Amino acid sequence: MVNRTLAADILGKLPLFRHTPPARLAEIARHARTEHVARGTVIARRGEKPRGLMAVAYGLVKLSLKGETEKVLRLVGPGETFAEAVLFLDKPLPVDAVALADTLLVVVRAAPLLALIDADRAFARGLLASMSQRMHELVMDFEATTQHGARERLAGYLDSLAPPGAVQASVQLPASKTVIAARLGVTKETLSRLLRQMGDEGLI
Amino acid sequence: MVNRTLAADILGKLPLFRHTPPARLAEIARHARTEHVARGTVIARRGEKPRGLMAVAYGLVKLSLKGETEKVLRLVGPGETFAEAVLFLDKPLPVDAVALADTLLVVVRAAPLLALIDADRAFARGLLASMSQRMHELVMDFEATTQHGARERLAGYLDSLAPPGAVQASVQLPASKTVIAARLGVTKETLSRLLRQMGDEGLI
DNA sequence: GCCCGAAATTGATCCAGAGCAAGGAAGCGG
DNA sequence: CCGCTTCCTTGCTCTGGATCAATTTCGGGC
Repeated sequence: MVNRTLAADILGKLPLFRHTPPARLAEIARHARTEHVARGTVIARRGEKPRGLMAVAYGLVKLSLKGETEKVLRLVGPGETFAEAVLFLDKPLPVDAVALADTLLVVVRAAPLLALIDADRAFARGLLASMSQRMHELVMDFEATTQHGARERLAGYLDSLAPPGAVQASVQLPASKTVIAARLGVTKETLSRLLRQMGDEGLI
Repeated sequence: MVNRTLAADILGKLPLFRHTPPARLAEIARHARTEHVARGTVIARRGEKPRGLMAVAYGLVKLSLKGETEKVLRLVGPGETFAEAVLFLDKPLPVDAVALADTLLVVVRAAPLLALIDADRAFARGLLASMSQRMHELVMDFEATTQHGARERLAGYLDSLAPPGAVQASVQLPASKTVIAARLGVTKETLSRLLRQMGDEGLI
């Protein structure tokens, strides 16, 4: 089962499973499935029931709320996971998930993870920590959206990308400007204008 | 130790500890403290380090982000808890907490809870579930804020208060209109206008 | 190198909701 | 019953960012 050992391999590299003994990891991997999705593919739609914990091996996944204007909640890159929260809830997914690049996913069913929580205290703590972290980020994002104007949000976002301590750096945006705009909760037009005007002011 | 048995009593009634055996509960209560706070008291300020898991026995606590305009993230009533997420993170509180009424709090230090996670799998699951739930609510709230206009948010909020299935009901707001307004992410003026205009249209 | 569709820029207009200001209740201690 | 404070209402103005509408630039296939 190449798939299975691959899955175990990938999962083993995630922070979440960093300290999980190989035997248990193999057990988890038995209930996991790798899934290759091309750029642009819809991975899951809001309202569907979750298929399991999703881990990104490589590629990039966009989690977003779609109304008349789209709001990107999170961009999930290699080594990160999503849909943890919904695993323990009997609720449909609250967001849409789309691959922004060719992506390899590992999908782990809920049941064995619940068992692992009971069996491995380090895992339980790790999961709790990771959800806490996610929650914290969400609150910070909420704050940015409700308290600061578009200019400040962009500024904050930009230096969250820059390496810490650097006075001046050149950063690579993780996605198209349209997506970044939705991430920041503005339209692409506004983002474009802001970037230009910050450029004109020599701040960038 | 009246305080201790009181704390154990209160904690025992929380969904989180519903299935925790009395012996463990007593142990937790040894590390807990009840705290009486008067209406208007600041319980914790953004940026402080958390003192522990907070449970509300009676009263009402407002969790909010303060900028030039305040955004209320959550109103915590009797039987509910807050600050769980921040327990497992080495980060300062992201929100302010203020008592909106005379309130009795139970404050539980982090250490014994971490121990309890290891010792009691039901507790670990319960905590995970409750954090997932919290997360879900936050995402829904985020959606309301970013996707819908003020009118729709108010409508949604109102019938989240009404008992399910009722076609017409009279509800009691859990706090002053000013606070509700901040909860909905609008100013009190806007809330006032909306209520009036919904009244004029005979929808309320 | 050339073409085509997708992404980005730029300009002009519009609007929901914030901010400001000036009254009205409504509760409450004396 | 009065005066004080706190909360709520209502009218007016102002503005950040959305929306609509053209262009312009870019990237990849042939």
